[in-house]
Amino acid sequence: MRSLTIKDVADKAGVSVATASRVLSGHPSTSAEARTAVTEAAQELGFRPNSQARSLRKTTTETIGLVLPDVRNPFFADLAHAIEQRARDFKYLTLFGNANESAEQQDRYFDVMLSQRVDGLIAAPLGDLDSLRSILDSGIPTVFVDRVIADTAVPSVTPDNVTGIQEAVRHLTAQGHRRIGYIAGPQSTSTGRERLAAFQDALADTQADDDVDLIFFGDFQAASGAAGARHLLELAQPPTALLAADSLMSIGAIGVCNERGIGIGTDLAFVAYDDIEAFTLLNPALTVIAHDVDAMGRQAVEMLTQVIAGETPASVILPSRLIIRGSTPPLPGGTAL
Amino acid sequence: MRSLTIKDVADKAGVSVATASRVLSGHPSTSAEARTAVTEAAQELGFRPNSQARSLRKTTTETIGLVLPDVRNPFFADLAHAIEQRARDFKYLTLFGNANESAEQQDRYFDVMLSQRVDGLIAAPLGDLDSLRSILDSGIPTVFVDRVIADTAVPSVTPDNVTGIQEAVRHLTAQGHRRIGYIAGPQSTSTGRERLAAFQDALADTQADDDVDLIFFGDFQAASGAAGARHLLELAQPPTALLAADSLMSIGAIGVCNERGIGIGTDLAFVAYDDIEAFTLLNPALTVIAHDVDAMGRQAVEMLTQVIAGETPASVILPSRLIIRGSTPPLPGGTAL
DNA sequence: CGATTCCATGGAAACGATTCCATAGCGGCC
DNA sequence: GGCCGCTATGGAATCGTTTCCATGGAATCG
Repeated sequence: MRSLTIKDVADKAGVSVATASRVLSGHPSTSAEARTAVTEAAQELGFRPNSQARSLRKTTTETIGLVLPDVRNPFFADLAHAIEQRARDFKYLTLFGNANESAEQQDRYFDVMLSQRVDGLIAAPLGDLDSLRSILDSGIPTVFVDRVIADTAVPSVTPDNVTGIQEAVRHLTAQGHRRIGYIAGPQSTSTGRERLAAFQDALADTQADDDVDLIFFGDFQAASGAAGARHLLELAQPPTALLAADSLMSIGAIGVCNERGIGIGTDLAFVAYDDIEAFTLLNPALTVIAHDVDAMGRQAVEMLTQVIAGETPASVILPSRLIIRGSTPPLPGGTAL
Repeated sequence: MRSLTIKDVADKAGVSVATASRVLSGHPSTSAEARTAVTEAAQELGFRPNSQARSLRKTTTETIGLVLPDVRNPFFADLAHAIEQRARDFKYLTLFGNANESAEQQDRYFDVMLSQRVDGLIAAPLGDLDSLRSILDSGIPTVFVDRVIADTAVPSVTPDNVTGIQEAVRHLTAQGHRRIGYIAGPQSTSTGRERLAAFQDALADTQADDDVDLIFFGDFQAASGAAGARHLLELAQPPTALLAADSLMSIGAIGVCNERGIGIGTDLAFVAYDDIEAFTLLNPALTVIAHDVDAMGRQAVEMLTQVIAGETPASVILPSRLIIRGSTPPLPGGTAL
């Protein structure tokens, strides 16, 4: 079964290949007759241009690559959705690769996407500068989203990892908490590092305990949140409030509390990072640090189009803020500061 | 900046383009010297073959397309992940398109993927036979997953939409429930239709009320689950148990219960379809109809490789079963059948 | 030792589109 | 009426790779 080419269309329409191509790609220099003949022939044959051939000749593919660490993390699912929708506005198709929080899989996706000659790349990178060297050297237009890599000139759009945490710590101490447990993200990511630093800085301004035991290092996945909750709740002096650096770890941690009959908002105050839809399952509702995922996705796409156009947009930091709900009531018996 | 081609590599290595190509694509007829010279040159220049040109010449792209209705639905996120991982084993890169529950966007993705000449396609289709005509006519190897379209010969892997629902209805009536509300999926999808039919059939075997008012039609998204819960709870004779046809609608419905102070498992029994990680947020834990998403994804990829190889694998239905947890205790004051 | 096979190699065709270039036709203008 | 410019068109080059085919040399065999 030889595949259908533009030559078949041209033959059927009784014009040359060049004319057929012009009609199909909307070139102005075409007669009305040629237009109708070619369009009809293409329609009738069910012709679909081979985009390999097309983008070999033009040097653009009208696709952008998107490499994120984990589809199953609702934050990234929302982000992927936002990016995809905005990219559509610019006629880009988004090829989505899921790195599965593995530097190796990430690099393989980068490699394949460079081979596919995507017009640009949006990534929430993991790993260090060295492993990303080949991307940066390739000169492909790139924007980082959510996470960044130190010492690169790549424009990025990231959440404010400080304000929300600061507000959360202030809020918790104002509610009377002195022992606040923190389930941190992996320190190999900028978000993991910045949020932890913000937590520690914020703590230093309060009278709350600054105890290394209260910090548990997770990996942004649910299982590590569960492990963190177990560890923290079994301390000799367990925390009265918990703060987790992303939504999946929060889910894991809260799952453990449910198993143990520890009531969120009654026996233990809880603040989660990211305001995802699933949190509406909770009663009382969860106090969260929220940021605008849609805006982040849109911004990233817009910046990428600028990079593709040869400009060098400035990096953007999007605000995050604390939304106080029922999971952080005043600590019974605690004293406000 | 002219891009780096295999000719540059060949020149640097002092061999012909043909030899360079053979070395790089692992053709056996190459001398040891040629191999080292070419490999070194390629390495040194940072050469990345243009896969447009490659797949123009070969007729294979080593990519498969995946079109799913909604990334933000955890079930599909898990499914996408499973498919992607299994596809990797077969050296396929998965290009993922999110149709956003819109037939128009779905068709656009199909179109682009056919243009990109993906080697095969996995889809959870929406719409009817007509809108999919062009895919089926194109002859591209295709497998349907989760959902099917009536009257097509496309092999599919779907969940058993009957057993789990049957068990759920029996369980609920055994717990004393007579009024069971059902939040159905869209009737434009096979899963929506089959699950509703299963629910109605199961109900007919019991003494429970078979009241059309107890059925609400949603669209598999959270907002419609919320609308369904509102509608059902405001009936003159509200249900004492609720069954929702997917996880997102369950999240929406439970959110409404939380707002209204209706306790899941205490004031209202609840059964959800799909056992997703976020449900661990709930206390008491949710009774769910579970099926093996990983198996579904793996199976779909394996079937697709068979279709690509020219075989015609039989469609597969994967089992689903009820997992009874705390959200469906015996109805206080109700009488078991 | 000559004939045959085998292997590594290079030149060139091929994949299917776009686009450069040359040309023909036609209307307008001096 | 001749020239200019504009538009629509077709032929051919082009994009970067793989692969067919021909070739020459080495190895094998009778």
